[in-house]
Amino acid sequence: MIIVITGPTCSSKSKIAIDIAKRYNGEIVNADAFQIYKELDIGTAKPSSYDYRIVPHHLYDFVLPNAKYSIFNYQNDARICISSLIKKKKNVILVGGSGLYIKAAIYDFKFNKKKPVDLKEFEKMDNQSLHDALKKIDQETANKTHVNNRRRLLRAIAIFLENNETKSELEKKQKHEVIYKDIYFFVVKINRNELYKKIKERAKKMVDKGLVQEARMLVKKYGKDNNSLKAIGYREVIENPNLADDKVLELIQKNTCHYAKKQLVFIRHQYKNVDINFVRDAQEIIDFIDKHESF
RNA sequence: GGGGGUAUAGCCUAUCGGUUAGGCGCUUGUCUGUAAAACAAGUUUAGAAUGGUUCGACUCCAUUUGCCCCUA
Repeated sequence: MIIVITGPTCSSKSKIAIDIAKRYNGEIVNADAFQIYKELDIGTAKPSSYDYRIVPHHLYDFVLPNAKYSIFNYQNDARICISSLIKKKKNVILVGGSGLYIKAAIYDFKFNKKKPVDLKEFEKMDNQSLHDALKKIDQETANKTHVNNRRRLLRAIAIFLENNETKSELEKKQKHEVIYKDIYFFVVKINRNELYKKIKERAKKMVDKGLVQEARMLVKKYGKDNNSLKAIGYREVIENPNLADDKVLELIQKNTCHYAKKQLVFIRHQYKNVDINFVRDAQEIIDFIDKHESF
């Protein structure tokens, strides 16, 4: 079986996952967009080396900070990983807070092959012209995409140029359903104020442990134009090189709370055609699964 | 003690003798190759206090209070 555990950042997902893995002969697969990176140790709240020894963890700490890694790579890696665990008769515990990554892993998302295309002409356009250009290519996607969202407009145009198939056509070929049958989906529920408090405490601990130094070291080693360094905790340090540590901490705390809030929105609306079960701790997951597996 | 400046929403910053202030925050939402990303919608009827000038004052004047700067 596959057990998905998601929820906002700092809601003890990783800890719960370990308990569940131990209980059900499972192994843990990461669904977090930044815990995949090596060397981003303090700011991403990765499991500890002790955790790794208790239960096998997959797709953590394996991508170089200067590598390009996208949802496409993740989907491949996650699917391969899940299949091999199923073959080994292991239960899969998919844990993480990156909603899109979870969707790509368990839904029938399909990505076409990416080919080099020339977007220079489009990149020069203003937002309105870009939106008009997409309208000519893919009316449906244009209607769904806000004029100001250049990134999405450009990507939708690129999708068409790459394979001569529009984004809306590509999506119509999908059923938008979960591809695994034996799956449980849990969201860790936590009171919002309590969560914000925990986030602030954790951020403080991270800065005390040397997050600022780690961020500066990574910039020096790899340059600042890497996706990995857009992570909260690193971005704030890099964008404000002259800011005092306590001000940087405040920024990190604020942005992490924002992030948690956005995750909650994603959870509320984006997981279609699955039963979402809200739980507070590992025990509630165990109770739920035991009840359902006994039939 | 003397002189000067300042007071605008939870915070920061404008403007103006008569009209919707803006940003941050907060709330809600969109989401298929940067997703800890990108983008959108909503939100508090603010003018330190008192008095005056005026048809009309957040804006001009006076006093008081708080804060900041200079000075013996």
